[in-house]
Amino acid sequence: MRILRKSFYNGNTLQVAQDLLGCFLVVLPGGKSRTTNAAHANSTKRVCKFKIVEVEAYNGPNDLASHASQGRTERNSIMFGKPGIIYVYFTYGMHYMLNIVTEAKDYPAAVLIRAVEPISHNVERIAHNTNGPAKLTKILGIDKFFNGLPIYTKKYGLWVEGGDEKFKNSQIKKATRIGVDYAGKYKDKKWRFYIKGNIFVSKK
DNA sequence: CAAGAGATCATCT
DNA sequence: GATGATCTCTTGA
Repeated sequence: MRILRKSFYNGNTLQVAQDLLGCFLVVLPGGKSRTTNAAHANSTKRVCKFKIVEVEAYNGPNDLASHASQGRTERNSIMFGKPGIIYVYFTYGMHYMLNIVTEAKDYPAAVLIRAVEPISHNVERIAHNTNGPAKLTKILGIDKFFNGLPIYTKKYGLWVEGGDEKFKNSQIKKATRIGVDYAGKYKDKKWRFYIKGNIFVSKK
């Protein structure tokens, strides 16, 4: 299976978000963070694969739902940087969120990974709580260690591989994003994408 | 079932 | 000082 290169993320955020559906998020046992993750807990020393089944796009400086709409700050500066870089932020006092930066440098955008489906047999029995953005980071052991690191290399123990299938438009459900009621007209943008019928999707 | 509250703290004003 | 790209538990119909 091929690892997705940096160029994959250097494109229209809404398109990249949909192209990520069906791709595989792969994590090495233990990763490089200090948090115990699913692969580490399993102790088989094999990689763990998760199919990406739900994402949200945060697109550009005007998107009122995006951190970037407030201008560049220390936290969101990753979003203004190069594509293919991991953006992890901490929220609600307890949750980490996993994003992948898209588009060229200086255009602030990212894709939030909202739900994944466990694929590797060695994680199916423990990774049954991956249907939500904060739940999956906990299972995968993703924390701020990964913030600012590239996801187009195996070097840091977290990467994305191409999917087995390319989803047709009719297989992708487009819906409004979750938890962004404050975002004015941007709250109605259907920038959440998920695989129709997949039971790991966080909200139907 | 649906709705509401509490947890808990980094980040921004 | 206020709030959140969430989750889990409790309450009540």
